[in-house]
Amino acid sequence: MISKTCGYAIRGVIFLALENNINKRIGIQEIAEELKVPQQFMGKILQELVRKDILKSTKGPHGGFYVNDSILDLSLIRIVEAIDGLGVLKKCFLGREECSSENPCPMHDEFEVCRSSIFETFQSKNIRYFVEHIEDGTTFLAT
Amino acid sequence: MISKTCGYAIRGVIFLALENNINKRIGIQEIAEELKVPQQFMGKILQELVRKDILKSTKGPHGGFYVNDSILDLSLIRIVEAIDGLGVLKKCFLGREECSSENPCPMHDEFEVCRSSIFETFQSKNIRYFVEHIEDGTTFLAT
DNA sequence: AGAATAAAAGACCCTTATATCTTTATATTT
DNA sequence: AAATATAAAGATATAAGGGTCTTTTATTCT
Ligand code: FES
Ligand code: FES
Repeated sequence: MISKTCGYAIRGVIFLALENNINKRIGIQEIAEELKVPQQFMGKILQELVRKDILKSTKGPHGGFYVNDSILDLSLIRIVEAIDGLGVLKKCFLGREECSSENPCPMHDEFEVCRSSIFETFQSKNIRYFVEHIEDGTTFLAT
Repeated sequence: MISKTCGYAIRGVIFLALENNINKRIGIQEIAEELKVPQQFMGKILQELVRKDILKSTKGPHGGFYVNDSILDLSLIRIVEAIDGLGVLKKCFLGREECSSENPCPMHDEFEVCRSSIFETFQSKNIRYFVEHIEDGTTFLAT
């Protein structure tokens, strides 16, 4: 559905939003350890998000990645867009060249329900929503 | 969700199972043209399905791939199992090592609904079901 | 039997996803 | 100013997925 890279990105952003205590930077090492993801690979992904203006970072001692408060209002779809592109949510389930309701494949109707509910969540829920669920212990970022 | 390869496999099997095709050999060239998929690649996939006893084939003139009536009772999950393995339907949406309801990631609950509905369809619907929908023109195999 | 046909089989290639390593630039501390 | 710590940037590595090509084998037709 979405790439593994994109899943890492989403978890990374939520993690940073969670720890967001006024300009607190978090090193890539800590992030990777907390989320149980490959450190260097996570570094590259977060760099990409910095380039796309979703995160900030500073070099040097006590440097690291961070976000400002506005991150809480960001909808998840922006992260998917930055990493995978929106096309990832428009592909035919059975690998046909096109996906359309006018010329649906055998799985289209069923898949469309799932896909649009996921899309709707990505679009309507912001980072704040996910942060709250982590904070009250109903969901978790690491396995 | 499932691989492109697996989508091709499903479409190939349904194509071979269409009423007027049962017990008739169909060359890989015709199959590939009808479904608009790469011929040689489709050949490899169908060969794999022959090895897994889902299809039959014969070489030589008028040879090709074919199925017998029993294919109509096969549930789609068997094809997914043969090509991708059942694990493909158990991965965490956000790329964590494990997916579980006890320790759910932020997208787990929502994704679980989708995934289990897809899984349920794969398991409960047989090829006959899909063939009927193709035959009455409500769904289509090729774009 | 020999020629023609068509899939099987396996080697090979390209692209993308995933991951790591090395070098460079920058900020902080001394 | 020099040393040090740390992330950025970019090159490289690895694996998997997706796809092509060539040779072999089996079947049918003449
Ligand atoms: S046509 Fe296949 S999922 Fe839409
Ligand atoms: S834990 Fe992420 S989808 Fe189940």
